[in-house]
Amino acid sequence: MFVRTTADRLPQPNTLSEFGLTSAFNRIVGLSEFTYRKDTEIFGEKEPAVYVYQVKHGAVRSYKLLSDGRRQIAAFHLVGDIFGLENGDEHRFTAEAVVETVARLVKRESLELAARAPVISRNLLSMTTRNLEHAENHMLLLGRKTAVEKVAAFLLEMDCRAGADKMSLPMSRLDIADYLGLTLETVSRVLSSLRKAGVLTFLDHYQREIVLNDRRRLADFDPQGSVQP
Amino acid sequence: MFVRTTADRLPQPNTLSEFGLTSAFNRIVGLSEFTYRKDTEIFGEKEPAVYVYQVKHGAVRSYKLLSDGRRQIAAFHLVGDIFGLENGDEHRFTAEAVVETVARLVKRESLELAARAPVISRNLLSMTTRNLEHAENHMLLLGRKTAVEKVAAFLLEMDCRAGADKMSLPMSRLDIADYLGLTLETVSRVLSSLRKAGVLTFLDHYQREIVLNDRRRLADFDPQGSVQP
DNA sequence: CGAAATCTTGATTGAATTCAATCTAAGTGG
DNA sequence: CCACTTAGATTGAATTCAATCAAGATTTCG
Repeated sequence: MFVRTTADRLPQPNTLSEFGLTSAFNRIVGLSEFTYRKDTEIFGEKEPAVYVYQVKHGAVRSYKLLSDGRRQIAAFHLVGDIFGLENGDEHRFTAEAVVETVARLVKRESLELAARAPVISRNLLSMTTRNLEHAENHMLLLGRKTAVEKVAAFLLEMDCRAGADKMSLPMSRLDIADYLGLTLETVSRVLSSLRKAGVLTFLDHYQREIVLNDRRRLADFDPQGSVQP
Repeated sequence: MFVRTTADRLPQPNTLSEFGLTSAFNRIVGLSEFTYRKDTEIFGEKEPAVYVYQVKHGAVRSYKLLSDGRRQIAAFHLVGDIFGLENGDEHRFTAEAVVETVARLVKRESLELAARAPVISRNLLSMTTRNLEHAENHMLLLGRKTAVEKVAAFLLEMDCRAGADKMSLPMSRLDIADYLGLTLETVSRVLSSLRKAGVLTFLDHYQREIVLNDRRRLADFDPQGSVQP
């Protein structure tokens, strides 16, 4: 198997000044910062995991492929999110920039050294646990929710993470579809029907700027979990 | 919200002799052993996580429910498997005995004390990572595989874990369906077609004893992941 | 400008669900 | 022991939700 190394496609550091600001710290933990153009790979599945990443600007998708090209996006990483953190030696996903993206890089080995400190070690565990929780909820969505419920859940998730009134979806309909286990046509139809129902409003043509007019009604489309067995 | 405590439905300890064997160790880590009858709850979603469990005999299902009763089984726990391990205070799944099941119980707090040791701490992380990996692969299955591919993947997973030539599926068709995001009828149809195709043979009426005649051909039904993006 | 990219919308198809009937094995109780 | 019920599974027919196929619209880009 041919495995590209991450170094092969590391872009240029952003600015010297940015390095200058924190150069002392950088030398210790191996911190640096890089820009990835839209749709470029940050790391590939099965590649050795050399760095851990944090999104500074932009958005990233992590996905797995089947041999015939079917794709399942496991997560979108937005500003502030950490991704590419592995316990083993290999990345278990491919990560790509959804739009032009700036990421902080930290050498994995420096993190592993730091993990001797119980505080760091506990943080590593709780980060992994958060990823696990997300995956668990996503299994429920993928296995048991309808198209409308999936899209509603997606919008609420994004809205929740955006914080602001207006929410921008940096990813394409195809990305959304591959995240929700649908086709892009179905995603488009559901979004259209939600717009017609007055639940949301598109602000631009490619309709990646969205205003939720009625979170309450949207939430009605997404059946919450139940505690009673 | 009404939350039952685990203590409410703790069954009797199995035998005094079993306790006698390891009583010194038991007192330290709070180890004990219990039997759960078929289809009884071991712990419920959102309940405080007091114990961590290991299957000694039998099988367990972990699942989430939607408010209208749709169920997604996230994992089956077979002999040797550890389940109910939480980082936070609450269980994120309901766990039930698939068949009569004996489980070892360890107090969570004793585990947390032990986690001060780096070895234990690292084990905790790698256990969580294994769960995460399983969930990630299952997302791909749920979101992007067809019915035949799902059932094939399930059989291969069970076969791999069983080790032996003959494999016994302790869970019902409904359990399998809720694990794969299908209906029980679809699972039944696919299994029938695989039997007719000669890939497997049922040994009993309820067809939970299965022999895989042709792992190779079964694997052809399950498209493996691809590394190339 | 023409070409490519992205999205929407319509028509049709199809895979899996739903509904329904049947089968076998395993209780259950008189 | 045997009729009767129940549980689990299979199978067939009908239905449906989402996928597929196809066309067209708007924007972006070379």
